[in-house]
Amino acid sequence: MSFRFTLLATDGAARLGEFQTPHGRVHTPAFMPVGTQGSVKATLHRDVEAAGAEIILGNTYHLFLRPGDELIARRGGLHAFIGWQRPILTDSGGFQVFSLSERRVIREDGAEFQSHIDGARHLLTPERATDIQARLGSDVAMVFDECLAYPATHDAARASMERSVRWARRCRERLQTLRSTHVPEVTVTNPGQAQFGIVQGGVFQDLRSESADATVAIGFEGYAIGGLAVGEPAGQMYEITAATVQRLPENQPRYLMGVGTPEDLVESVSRGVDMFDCVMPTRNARNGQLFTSEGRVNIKNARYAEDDRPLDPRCGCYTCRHHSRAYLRHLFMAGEMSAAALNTLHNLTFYLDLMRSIRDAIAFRTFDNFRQEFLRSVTRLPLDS
RNA sequence: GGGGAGGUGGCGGAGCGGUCAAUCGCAGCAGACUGUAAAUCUGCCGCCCAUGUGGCUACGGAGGUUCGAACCCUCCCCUCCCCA
Repeated sequence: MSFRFTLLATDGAARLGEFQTPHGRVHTPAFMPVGTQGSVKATLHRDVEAAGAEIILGNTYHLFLRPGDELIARRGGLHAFIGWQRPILTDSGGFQVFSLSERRVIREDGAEFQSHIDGARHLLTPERATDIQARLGSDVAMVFDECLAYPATHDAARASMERSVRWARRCRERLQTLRSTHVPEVTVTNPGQAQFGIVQGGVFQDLRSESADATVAIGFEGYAIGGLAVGEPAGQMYEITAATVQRLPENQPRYLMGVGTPEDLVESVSRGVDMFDCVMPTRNARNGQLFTSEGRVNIKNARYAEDDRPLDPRCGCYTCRHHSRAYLRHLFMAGEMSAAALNTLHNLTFYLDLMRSIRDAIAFRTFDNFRQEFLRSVTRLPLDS
């Protein structure tokens, strides 16, 4: 098995580590830029890599619909197809159970989606999601789960969580089958692919605990915490994360799915999380919101119209080295594509620099100091309230 | 000189007797965005009080008809098109 996680150091609950995949190593705590359709939007792989990304995300649902996982398998898998040779993690489509809730019906065997592209109906099951990811050949595949909407009753959260556990078991069994026997219709393009389980349970600690125990009992190469950051208060998210992490194996990576804001990352690392992904740096960049060492900047604001300063004087990214706030605002207001490109490059750099600083702080065992200082700098300006 | 069309909020452009401070688009101002249906979405957008079933001034200008006019009539001013 090619996937291996190594815990290198700890500082409080924060962990410094790394994991090995068939496509290379990833240092943790890690932030994984989201490249849903095989591309981190508004960027080139070259720049994503240069910004410090060691792993990116792809999405089972989107790539299955277009261009199709079999087409990608015929190209040699997702890495070869998109020309990214570093690690890739694929989400299973579980999040689309949540985000496409109006276009989908959940049944015990899986979820039937109505394609957002052409309206055609497709059934995604644990087995199919596993097969698709096997064809894509990502380095880490996620189990197909149900990301429950918030708020939900305890009963609904339990039913959903228990189904996610049953689905996780089916995903694992399918992967074991693909690993041990030749399945003619499934071209496995990355034999060293790892698979992560996902803890669910809404905002209920008892359900989270049950889910964690059941998922760990199935046995995966890593464990994710899913179904958070869907509308619950941040404090509640941190509590659930902290409690859930304690039930996960120490020698395996923990991945908090879909999180989050810069503060979320720092707070979650301090509670023992190793991996993150979030559309926030990329999506918000395209929408004009930029993360800086002095808080968030909405580059659309009129007050930047004649601001000749760099976006973030403490940032070394291409955008900050070459352009003024005034120019970035102009590009955005004019609808130039370069605005999305420059903004995305900056936000990704900010996030990846933050992760590097976090790792350094853990290595030097000064993480709590770093955290306090970071949160203070962040609350100085209207960042997130 | 003759004939025709028209002048509405920053721009374009609806409205053609009351329910119009005036549809809509753009521009502008602000906000949101957390495993991407997102280069998206939401709010505001005459002036003032700035909370509302508030107050004020408004649809080229000046008069007039009417209980009531952006919408009808008269005159004036100004654009654009066609023919000379």
